[in-house]
Order: sequence, then structure tokens, then C-alpha cells
Amino acid sequence: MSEKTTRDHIVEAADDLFYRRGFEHTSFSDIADVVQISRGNFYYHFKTKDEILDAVINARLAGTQRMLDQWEIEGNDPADRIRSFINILIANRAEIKRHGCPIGTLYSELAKLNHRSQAEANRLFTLFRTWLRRQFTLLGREADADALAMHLLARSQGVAALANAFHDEKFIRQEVNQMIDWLASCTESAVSHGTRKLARR
Amino acid sequence: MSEKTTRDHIVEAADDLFYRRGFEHTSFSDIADVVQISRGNFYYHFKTKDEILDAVINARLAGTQRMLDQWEIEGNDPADRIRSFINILIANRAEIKRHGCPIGTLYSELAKLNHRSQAEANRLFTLFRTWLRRQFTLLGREADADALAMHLLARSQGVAALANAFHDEKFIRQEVNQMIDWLASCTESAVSHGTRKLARR
DNA sequence: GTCTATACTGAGATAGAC
DNA sequence: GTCTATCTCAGTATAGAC
Repeated sequence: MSEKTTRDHIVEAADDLFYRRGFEHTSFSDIADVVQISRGNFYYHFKTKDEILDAVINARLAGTQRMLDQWEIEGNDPADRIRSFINILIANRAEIKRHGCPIGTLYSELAKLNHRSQAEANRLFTLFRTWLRRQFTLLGREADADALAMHLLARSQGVAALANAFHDEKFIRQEVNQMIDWLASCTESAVSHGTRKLARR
Repeated sequence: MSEKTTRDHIVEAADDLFYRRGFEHTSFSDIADVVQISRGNFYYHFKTKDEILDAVINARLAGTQRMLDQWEIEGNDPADRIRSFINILIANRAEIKRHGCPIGTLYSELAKLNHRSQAEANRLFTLFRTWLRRQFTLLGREADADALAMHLLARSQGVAALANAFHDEKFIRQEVNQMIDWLASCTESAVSHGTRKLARR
């Protein structure tokens, strides 16, 4: 099983093109060229372009969830898992430099279009927010876990935006280091504030 | 003098619409409706849509420069001036919540379109970056002035992006307070590092 | 300087053959 | 499931009258 269907190929190509060129600026012809099918054939798989967008968002949601689950398994402690999040900036630095953050730029575009799938796209952010919030709670910062999660999300978004604008990978590394330091200071203050004792190795 | 010409009205309307709906998603008809002229009349003032975009970017550059000059006059010291920058997030919070940062979202869109005016749009970022860098230098942080300027720019971008995604003004206030605190800590460390003595009132 | 009318293009979408 | 042919529409842009 798990032979890729034409539908899968369409979603995959659309995902990539929506990231690199934007949703509105990607035409059926663009996707058809990549997938090597005729434009007409699209409508067997999707009734509208918006349906393709929803399929792409769902694919990204599923992929993101898988990644978070993986981090949950791999990370030895919450701080370790949060570092996995921070490090996606490094892992994807080349693409981020060229095209920004796939989540942030998609949301931004849909907001301008006042597109009905804005809320769906926002769920991508929420996935990270909720996951980070839980990690910060486990870190002994339940009082401000959500604020810390949002803070870290915002910094990542900002770094991606400027790395893109200035085509600067070194800036990503600089800021990632600062975020790692910031995370360490979060852990310390949690312990020193005594909100919760944490086993640290 | 300084009666607004039709051309001025077009640029003004386009500026607003490009911010709220995006460049590509704004049509000549949209602008014509606002300015109350016919579509045909456009081409007396601008030969192409791209020319309107350039005019909009130039208008934004001029407006930004005026604002920075004003802050330079009003601010009593560099820290005060940098706070003026941070506080635009508060001043524009309602619009940011609805449409994001006008500079960041425009750049992001043009990057996806691979538009030839990307570089022009980036000059908006550079204007802030250079100005902030000078303020941090005056603050006694010449060694890392540019890194601090980029850091602050990135945080502003991130805050705008998430405030937009989550429609959350309170988050803007939270983060602005943190940035003000961060700025204070910059000043302290500059003084304690003794890189430069600063007259502080 | 502003208008109306219109050309041209590329987009999303449909119909129906294979 | 995939194709070709075609429709419709919105968008940019042009021509030429006023």
C-alpha cells in the first residue's frame, strides 16, 4: 500500500508552490506542470482551488503533529524539546532565507485575501502554541506558560521574516543562540522562583 | 500650494489597499472606486501597476524618514528614541491586529511574487535598521549595535505577525513591556561594561 | 486630465470524449 | 482517471473622443 495517488502528488506540489510563490500567485497550470497532468484532470480530484488549499493545510497540520510527537519522544526533558522547536530555524535556514516561514507567510497572505481558510491556517500556529505551552508548564512555569510560548513563537516569526528580507542566514544563527540562552534563563528563574522543583541532570 | 493632485489620491488609496488587501489582490477597479475616477484615467498617471507600487513604496519611505526625523528631534536620549520605535506597535495596534505590519507583509508578498521591487521594499526595513543601529551606538553599544537593531526589528515583526494571527492586542502590550525592559537592560550592561559613559538623567 | 469603449490575456471552471 | 475543447470572467492595458 501507500503508493502515492495523483491526489497526493497534487497536494504535495501545491504545498511546495504555495510556499514558494504564494497561494494566489500559483495557478492550476503551475501545479499541472509539476505533477504532469492536464488542467482539466484537476477537477476530478478537487472541485475548486480552495479545496486544494484546505488539503494542503491539512497535510501541513498532519506533518506538524507528527513532528511534535517525534520531539516528544526524542526529548529527554521539556527544555530539550523546546530546543527542538528553536532548532527548526537552523534546520530550515536555507528555505527560510529564500521564502520565509511557511506558516507565517501563508497566514499573512490569507489574512489579506480575507480568505475563509484563515482559521484553518491559524490552527498551524495553535498546534505549536499549545505544544510549547505544555512544555513550559512542565518546566515549572505554569503561571506564564502561554506567554512564554507566544513569546518564543513571535521571536521565531520575526527571525524568519528578517532572514528572508535581508537574505541572512548568519542572523538566524545569532538569534537562535540568543533564544537558547533565553530558554536557559527561563529554567533558572523557574527553579529560583520555586514555583516548581525540577529534576535537572 | 500642496493641493492634493489626482496622482496623490491614487497613491494614497493604493497605499491603503495594498496594506489591507495586498498588492496582487488589489485591482485597478478597487483603487478607482476609492479615488472616484475611471479605470482608463489611471494610465494618464501611471503606465503600469508596478509604477503605482513604486510610488507607494517611495511614499512610505518618505513618510518613514519624516517619522524618524521627528523622533530624533523629540527624543531626549537614544533610549528615549528607541522607545518611540517600540511604541509604534502600541500606536498602531488596532491596524496591526487586523492587517499585520505594513512593511513586513508587503515585503513577504513581493518576495513570493519574486517582484523586481523587492529591493525597494527592503529599503523600508533598512531605514529602521540604520536608524536603530545609530541609536544603539549612541547608547554605548557600538560593538553590537547592528545585532541589537536587527534583534529589535525581528521582535517587532514577530509581535505584529502573531497579533495578526491571533487577533490579540493584549499580546502586543505584553511584548512591548518586555521590549522596554530589555532596552533598559541594554543600557545597564552598556554602562557596566564601560564601553562608553553615558549622561543619564 | 478625464472619460467610454474595447482589445487582450490568463485565470478558474465545465462538458464530454476516451 | 485522464484528456481536449471550451466557457466565463476579471484583470491589465490601449485608443481615441471630449
